[in-house]
Amino acid sequence: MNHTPPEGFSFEITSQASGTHARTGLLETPHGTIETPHFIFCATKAAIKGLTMDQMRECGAEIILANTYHLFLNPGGPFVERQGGLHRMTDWHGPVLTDSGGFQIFSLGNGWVADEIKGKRQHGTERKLVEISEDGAHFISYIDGTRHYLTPETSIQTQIQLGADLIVVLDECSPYNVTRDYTARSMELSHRWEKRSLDAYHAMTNGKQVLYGIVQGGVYEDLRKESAGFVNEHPFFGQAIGGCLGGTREEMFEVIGRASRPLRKDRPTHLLGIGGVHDIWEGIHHGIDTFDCVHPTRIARHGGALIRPVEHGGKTHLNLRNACFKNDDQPLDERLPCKASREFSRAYIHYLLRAGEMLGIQLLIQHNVCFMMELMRSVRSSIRNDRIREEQSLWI
RNA sequence: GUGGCUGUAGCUCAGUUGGUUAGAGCAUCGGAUUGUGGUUCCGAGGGUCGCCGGUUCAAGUCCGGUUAGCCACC
Repeated sequence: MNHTPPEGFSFEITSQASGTHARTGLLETPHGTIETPHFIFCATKAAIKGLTMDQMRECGAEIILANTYHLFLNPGGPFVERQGGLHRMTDWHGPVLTDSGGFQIFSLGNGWVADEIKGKRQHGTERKLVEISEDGAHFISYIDGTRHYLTPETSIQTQIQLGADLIVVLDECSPYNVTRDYTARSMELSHRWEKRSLDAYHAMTNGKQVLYGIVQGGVYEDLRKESAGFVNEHPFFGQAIGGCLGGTREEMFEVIGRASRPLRKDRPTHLLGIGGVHDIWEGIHHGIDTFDCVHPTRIARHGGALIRPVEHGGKTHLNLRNACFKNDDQPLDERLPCKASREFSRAYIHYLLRAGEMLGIQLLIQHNVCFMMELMRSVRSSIRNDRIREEQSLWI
């Protein structure tokens, strides 16, 4: 089924590399057009941790992501709506994607985050924070213990209240250590939820956003094919690869292949939650147009500066807290355009981190944002010039 | 001079009526982090228990001496 997007939205493929599915494109939204492949930075709670949106723009960021689950709990969709929507509230006037909250159903329901709570609050509080039924997911708020209910309809409603340009269906993400049967049932539930998400979208949208479907099916080739078929046949603007991607990087690449191969090629394809340098060079071959990941900003908060692995024996980042940087007067990377990368010594950043000064983390976040944008520029030009291998060898 | 208190990891301290290989936090060194719960999680190194002697099968722990610091009194 084809989908005529509202005014201001389009996706156009502008070049195609040979012998691979890698392509460049233009993803148009009413808040701006981004060149793809592109990386989306995570402003989960409607803020990039540590930076203003002006600083994000200075570092070259063009699109950000916010999370429905977190904003649903606090401060709530109606609050953001009263603030004039995410764009006005955050002073980010470029494109915004919101994730649906599906991953939180997975992570909160499987003790991934619950373990952290356990660690923080001693023991005895290991109750499940999420219970899933056909209709939706019951949550116990991690913030204050109050009960909440998220359904495909309330997720879409919330995303429309938030005012994102690109919104995503609510899905259920199955864990790794489950049977094929479990994964199949979970996928079928996701498909029913996706249909309800589409209905809710058509009933509620004000024409200011477009909807992405999600491919589920875990690591199983036949389920991925079935799920891709489902997404292909429904009138989504874009499509995202979600669900369990396996246990190792090698398996993840295989699963991305299984999920992307049967997908139609005329829609923008997003890979949810993945964003390492190796992953991006691999992902583009499968026709991935957009990536999002907390890694660049999270690793910065722990003292990590992204680097080109090929120049550092395969390491993907430097831990600036390490003692070897105490007297290292080099900048992080002189080739990058931002001041954080070229005007401050590693020794100074090392000192700031050790001294507990938040500027150290802020500089690292800026550097990592610049680094990712430089990487994506390199990726795009390599596809356009049809010399991916050569360009890739400068990175990994 | 007399009396009291204290002395255990780089720092601040736990250590039961004597009982395995003396612990913690911080600090140090390193690792992790992929649809974000914001100084997180994991691991490692590091001690002649001030010093000497005694009692005991066994002493960080009990006894004597000694030394250093602090406090009080003469």
